[in-house]
Amino acid sequence: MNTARASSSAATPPAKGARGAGTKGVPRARREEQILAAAMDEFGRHGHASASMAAIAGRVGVTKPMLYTYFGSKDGLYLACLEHVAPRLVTAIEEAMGRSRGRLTAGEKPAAETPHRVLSAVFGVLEEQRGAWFVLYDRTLKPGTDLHAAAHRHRRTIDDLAASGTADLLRGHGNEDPLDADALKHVWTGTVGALVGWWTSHPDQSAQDMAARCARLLTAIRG
Amino acid sequence: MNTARASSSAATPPAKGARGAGTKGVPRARREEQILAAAMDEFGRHGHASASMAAIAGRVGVTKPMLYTYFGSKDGLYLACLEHVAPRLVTAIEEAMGRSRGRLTAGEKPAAETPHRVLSAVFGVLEEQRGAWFVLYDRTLKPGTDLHAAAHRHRRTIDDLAASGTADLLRGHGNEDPLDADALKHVWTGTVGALVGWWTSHPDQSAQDMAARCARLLTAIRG
DNA sequence: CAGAGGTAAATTACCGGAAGGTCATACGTT
DNA sequence: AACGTATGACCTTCCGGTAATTTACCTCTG
Repeated sequence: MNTARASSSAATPPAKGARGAGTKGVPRARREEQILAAAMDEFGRHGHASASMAAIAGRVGVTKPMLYTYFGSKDGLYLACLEHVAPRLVTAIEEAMGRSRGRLTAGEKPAAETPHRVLSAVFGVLEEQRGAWFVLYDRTLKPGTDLHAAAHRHRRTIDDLAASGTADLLRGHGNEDPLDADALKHVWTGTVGALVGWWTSHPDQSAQDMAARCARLLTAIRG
Repeated sequence: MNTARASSSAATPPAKGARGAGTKGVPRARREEQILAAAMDEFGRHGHASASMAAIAGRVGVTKPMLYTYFGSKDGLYLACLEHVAPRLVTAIEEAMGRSRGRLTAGEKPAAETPHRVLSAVFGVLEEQRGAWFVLYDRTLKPGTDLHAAAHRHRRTIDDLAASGTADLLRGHGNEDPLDADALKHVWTGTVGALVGWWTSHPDQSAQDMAARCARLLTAIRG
């Protein structure tokens, strides 16, 4: 460890007694992680527009220009958040759904435990970043902006997985209406969001707790 | 119609060629309705913080000071929105759930069609104000603010109704866990929000269309 | 091994624009 | 004349974004 001196303990916001300028450095890679984590939470809590760069910087214990030298702009930081969380969710969900198989063929019925497996996977990914879900699914992004398009692009793979699931479910009941499938997809992603939102306001709950809870809820709903 | 001259057709944003000052008056009550409608939509779409007073005013075809003379402040306008939509939703939902009966007694099982009836009621109320739901359920309100408290207060009756429904459902399956009931309540309100959100992006769908769709989806889920 | 210079990490101080909010004033009707 | 409807212009604050500068470490020379 060459940069030994940990003068700024990296999480203390003002580091008040600390040095004026240029206390010298936390290496870039580590700072970027810290900033991403803080940004994820702020963006997730308040939405893109309401989140403030200064607040994100302050939470890391750093000043605004740092964010700009590392991420270029507010949108750049938001985009970095998207690129960080989306692939992890995609991977986890694909694995939970058994990505080898494509859409179900005629007689095949969708596995009843798939929703629960997907939820467990999502909780696992979001355990330390519960706000991240709402970065991907930020209802307040203005349509027509680059960010809106980017968020949709990153959502897309996840939405497609959800769509295949809901389409299979509906087909199993003889319902081929594409609008129904789209609406149910929306309901599903909304449900995941609702669960993550509830989780956010119950910080003591672990991912396993949530998974177990969802198992109980699913049986009650289907019962 | 005494105010005949429709120089500002109420929906044209700038009314560019229009008159200088005092083009004459739409009576206060009617203006307040227009403003409330516009505010509901803007707040619902963008969230409280991101919505702009100027945009709301522009949509009505009026300038900012009008909003302030009629509603005092941005928060005042938001509050007026809450007070406008919350009671209507409460009334409709109470009726749909059969407000006469309290919680279910031991042997009684919750009516299977209740969710569908509630959804139909909600769609009916929101038909012309689809964004209104997200005024009540704005995730981006900062905790600790007056608005956050007010929104929760207005939500409360609705949430309590939802809670009684979910608690009954879970009790019917031998589940008495209060956290489970709370989480399921959250999931239910989240689901309603997801459906309203989908509806918002499919303006051609009527409330009846939505109700019918939900009936199909419910059978598929429970099947 | 000292110092010169390069470079990465970080800050202070500032700019321009957008948005909440206010004031004095202008119309039209009664 | 008086009142209700409405506006243009302005103030202040907050926030995204930038420029100039400072501090600390590393390395390359003599």
